Amino acid sequence: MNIIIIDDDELVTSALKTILEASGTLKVLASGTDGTDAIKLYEKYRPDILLTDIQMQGISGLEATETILKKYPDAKILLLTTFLDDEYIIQALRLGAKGYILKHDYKSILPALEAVYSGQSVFGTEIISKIPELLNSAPKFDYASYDINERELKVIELIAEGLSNKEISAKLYLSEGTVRNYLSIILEKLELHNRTQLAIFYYKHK
Amino acid sequence: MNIIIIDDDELVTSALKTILEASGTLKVLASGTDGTDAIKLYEKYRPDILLTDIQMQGISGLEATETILKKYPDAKILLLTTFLDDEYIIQALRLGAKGYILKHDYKSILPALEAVYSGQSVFGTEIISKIPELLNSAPKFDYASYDINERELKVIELIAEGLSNKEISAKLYLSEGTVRNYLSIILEKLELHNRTQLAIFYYKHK
DNA sequence: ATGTGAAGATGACAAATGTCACTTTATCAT
DNA sequence: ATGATAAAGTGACATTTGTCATCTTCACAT
Repeated sequence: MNIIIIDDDELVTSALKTILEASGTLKVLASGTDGTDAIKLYEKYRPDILLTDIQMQGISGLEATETILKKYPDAKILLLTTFLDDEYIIQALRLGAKGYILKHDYKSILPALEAVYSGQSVFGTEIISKIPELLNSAPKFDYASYDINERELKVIELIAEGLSNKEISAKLYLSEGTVRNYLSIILEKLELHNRTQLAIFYYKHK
Repeated sequence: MNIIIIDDDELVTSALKTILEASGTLKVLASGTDGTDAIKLYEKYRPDILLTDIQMQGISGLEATETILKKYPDAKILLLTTFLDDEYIIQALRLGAKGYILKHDYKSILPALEAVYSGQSVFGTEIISKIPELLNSAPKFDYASYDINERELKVIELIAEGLSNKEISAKLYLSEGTVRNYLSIILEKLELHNRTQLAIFYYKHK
């Protein structure tokens, strides 16, 4: 198995090279320190797997991934990261990266490479367990932090079901005027301008 | 690494046992043919990994997974399947299974086991690439089938961005009245009653 | 050339929506 | 008992929204 390693920090690339090659089952064809290297080296060597950091100066690992996959859809790219970033995970999945693992998890990297080499996709378990919530509930909105109280939240939910003020007032045993007042306050707090925008906001942050 | 294999078909379990043990890196502690076996054997042997089929007589692999994970949250369970079933994938992810791979993909199973053993989650690549659409799986709406034309669709999109009729008319170089007429027609075709419901509809079917 | 139909515009109207300044009511801590 | 506070209501008002019936244009098929 031939791979290429890309990481901002040359200490990391050389350490990984040593550790991984010690197994005797793989060869590090080359290594680089940013997204530009990743693309250039991938095209030059066409490795079985590209092992790359995400956060780097200039072109990021994700951008490089996108560029490479556009040209070589079968490319196997395994992303390394030092921390969990929700945005990146989803993007990586969408782009078609074959894996996403924590770089400090040394003992996992080789098995991950083997699995990817054999055609699987590998993700840190913490990451997989987050996928459902990440995709369903995109960056979930914290209404409390905008001083939206219980009652107001209920109004928001009903508006997001498409109910009119009259219907909402009936359901909540309030007068229609009160519901209007609530809505007015909600819109101000959320810096929106009408109920439709509120419903949209609700679904986008659900 | 100690594992247990569960599959409806004893030919499969014995074949897998032979193949996997040939590697010399793992031991098959026991094997069974249904979900009940899975639970019983897991509790008895507490293997590093439970490798189990999904579709089986009686208790399915998924049900067994749920039961086992409830009692042993750290259990590492790798699901085997002969075909891709959307429902199962999502359920497996939600339950917290550590992987989901095709059982006929012999050469992938050992690397997958190694990766799971080292703490990763492994999924067939075809499966990962399906996750986003599966989770967003609101059957996409075919506006054309409701006689919504190009122009009307554009209006729908702008309403779904929260614009007022006036803003829409400016953007589309139409008079405000015309936009109102379009909206009126759209609502009738879609059997909705106001723009907010339309925006909601749009996002629910997006 | 003619008329048929689609796209767009108008104007009138009722209803719903959103904003604001106040008032009422109930609760609760002092 | 008395303020303070929060929840709910009122009424007035300007806008926006949605519906409808009725034009005007304009392309284009016959």
